[in-house]
Amino acid sequence: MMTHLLKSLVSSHTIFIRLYPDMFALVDVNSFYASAQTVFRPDLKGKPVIVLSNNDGCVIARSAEAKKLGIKMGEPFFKVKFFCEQNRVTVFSSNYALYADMSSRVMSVLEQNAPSIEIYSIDEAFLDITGIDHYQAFEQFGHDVRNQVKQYTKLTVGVGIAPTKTLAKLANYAAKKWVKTGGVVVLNDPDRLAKLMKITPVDEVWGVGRRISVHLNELGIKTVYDLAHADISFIRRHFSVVLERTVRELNGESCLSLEEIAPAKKQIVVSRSFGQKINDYQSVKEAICAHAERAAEKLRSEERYCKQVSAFIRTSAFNERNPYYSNVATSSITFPSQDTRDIIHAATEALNMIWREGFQYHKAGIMLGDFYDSKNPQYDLFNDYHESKHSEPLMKTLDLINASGRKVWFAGQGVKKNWEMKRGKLSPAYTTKLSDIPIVKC
DNA sequence: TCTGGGGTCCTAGGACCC
DNA sequence: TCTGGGGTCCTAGGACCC
Repeated sequence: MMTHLLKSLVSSHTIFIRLYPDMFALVDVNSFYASAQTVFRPDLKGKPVIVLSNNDGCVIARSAEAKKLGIKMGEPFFKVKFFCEQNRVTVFSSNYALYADMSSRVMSVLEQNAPSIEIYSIDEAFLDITGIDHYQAFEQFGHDVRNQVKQYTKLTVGVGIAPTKTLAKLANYAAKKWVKTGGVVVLNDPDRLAKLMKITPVDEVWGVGRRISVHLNELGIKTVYDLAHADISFIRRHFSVVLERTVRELNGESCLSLEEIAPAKKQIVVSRSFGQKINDYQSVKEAICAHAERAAEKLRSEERYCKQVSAFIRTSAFNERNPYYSNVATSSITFPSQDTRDIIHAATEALNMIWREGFQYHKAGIMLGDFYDSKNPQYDLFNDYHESKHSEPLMKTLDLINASGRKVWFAGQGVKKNWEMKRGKLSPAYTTKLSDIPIVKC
């Protein structure tokens, strides 16, 4: 009773003296993948660096210097390869073991600085910092976090602070865009906010992508300011509730709350482009098996069981000389399972439904869906349930062995693996593989 | 020669039911 | 001369995010 009373007193008091009830900080790492590489290669500091997607396909991260050279995000690497050689750009294949580890180091620093955080992606997190200004100014808080992350990881972050998530994103954009902000922008002053909105194009807003921004531009809504002041029912009618929410958020009405606990996944996807075009069934089947294994592993780590397994295969959409084919099929498992053998079996069945000879395949993948909680799978009333007694311990052992660094795999994925992706410029796993740990010579 | 991978949410439309 | 309406569920497709 007492605490309840106290809370209501505090909150009514807070609302009375404050313009906004909530405060969010969005912290993200500048050029994350490229920066993670240069941390371990100090010789590359101040030089252009890019990181490529799987298969060395596209450019997915660029250091500030590489951006200055005009290399675009998402550009196919073969188009800029020559340019990179000419301009001494250092190129890395993506190294997810390294990024995941660096990410967890950054996140643990953030966790120590805020009462609750939502890890939004590998390189960014929302922090709930409501009321933190009782102790220190928001601006100062931002700089402290920035310095700490720098000290512990050598990575530079940008900090955007505002009363809604969408505005925090906008603040973060401003912190990145203008160097003189020192990497921290707080948007709790209406005049400053309006000024920023007027000079920022509408497509920089979180939730406004390519299509919607074209549509908005046609309607004369060009800046963030225009969108924030658009008629809300008009937006709802012509777009959707999603954009309506965005407009409300831009006006300081918090519609998106902090999701501290990641919601359970509804789908697990594992897919890869092949290192080269594939036209034989055996190789595609091997790839499907390997993806199924990986998906089953992910499923177990989520502690879930699934009943639906889909497989898809497709040829390249860019190649106009060869005929295009893309298809997907779903196969069901009778009882919810997390056993790799069941999932490989269903995946192969699905593949057989869509397999066509004579195409130059470019990519294959598998999707798991229809999840059940491992504790209470839905048994079928009219069938006997025969779970292999050995399934769980077997899978547990499998995962343990594979986590130890030694690898055990199912024969289905083959040995030759001519479908495997290209990673020609892979850096060492500096922080996660014993043999790759940097040695400092004194 | 060479163009990533993994997710979510919303909406419209069809099937079906009463 | 007349041909309902309301609801749910599912799926495909489109949009967005990093």
